[in-house]
Amino acid sequence: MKNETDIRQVLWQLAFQFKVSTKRAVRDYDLPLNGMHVRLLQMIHRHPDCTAQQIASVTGRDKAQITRVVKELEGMALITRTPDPEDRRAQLLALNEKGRGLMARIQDAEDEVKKTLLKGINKKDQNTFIEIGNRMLDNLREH
Amino acid sequence: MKNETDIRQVLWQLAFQFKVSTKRAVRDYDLPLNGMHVRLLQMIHRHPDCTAQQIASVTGRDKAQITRVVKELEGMALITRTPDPEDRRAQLLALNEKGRGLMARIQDAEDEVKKTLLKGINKKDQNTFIEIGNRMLDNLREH
DNA sequence: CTAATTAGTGGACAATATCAACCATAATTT
DNA sequence: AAATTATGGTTGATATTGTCCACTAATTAG
Repeated sequence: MKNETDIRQVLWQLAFQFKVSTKRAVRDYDLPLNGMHVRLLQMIHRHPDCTAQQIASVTGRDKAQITRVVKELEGMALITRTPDPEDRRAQLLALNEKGRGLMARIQDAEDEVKKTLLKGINKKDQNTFIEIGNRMLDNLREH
Repeated sequence: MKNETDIRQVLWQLAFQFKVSTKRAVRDYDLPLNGMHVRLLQMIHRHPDCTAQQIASVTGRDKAQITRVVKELEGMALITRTPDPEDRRAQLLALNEKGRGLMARIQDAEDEVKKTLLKGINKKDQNTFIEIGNRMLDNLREH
């Protein structure tokens, strides 16, 4: 029962398997987080003082969903929300001490997955893959 | 707010955007199907007389989930389930006439998405992408 | 100033995923 | 052959993720 010849299958499977592996890795580290928690923590870590709206637009997710996850993260005391002095509607998101500590452990967990994922694939091929993937993303987003 | 340098982001985004595009295309064709319906119809189309268990194992999904979607598809009169003569626990899945008709329209919808996705990406790069993607999948699955 | 946008919230709900218990059949062991 | 174990499928319960809509408050545009 082979399945790998179609790009749809590859994308679908890859995303799913990657998600499963990451989830398992995170759980093995006893981190009480679900997938979205992890994603948003990464986002906020990468883009300190970003807003919920920016995250929503970059990821393509519904802003309501972002709001909820952000609130959960705040409830877990992992991030802080400070009003944007330039726009009192917006709130700047940032990891706090505890959030940064957790983030470090998430990195460890995800780095393991990444190491597994990329085993035997040389740097050049990795870059090619990412480059082509980004072109595909641009295509979909333009549309 | 750039984001595209990490392979995790690429995979996550690509799968999500692709899913969104496909969903929209399917809806534009007025097909009363959700994502899983579409996937399973494709699976069954590709592998006539497969069993629920095979689908579960190939896709990595929980078999309970497969059971439910299969039942919905049967409820919509798109597929047939016939007992496997060789193993009376198992049931062979196949598209019926109506299912095949719908499948043709799904193909049209997805082909449009695929065309968008792959615009400006030559055949060689496409194959490279798929080939590298499959190696990554193998890596994850071995694990 | 008024009108249109934008950031974020909340409710309701659909879709997808996970886990465990269970039944019937099949395969294996002894 | 009987007992045990494994497998295909089903069901219930629940968690997670995604979507749509209406709404408030603040900002920006005309």
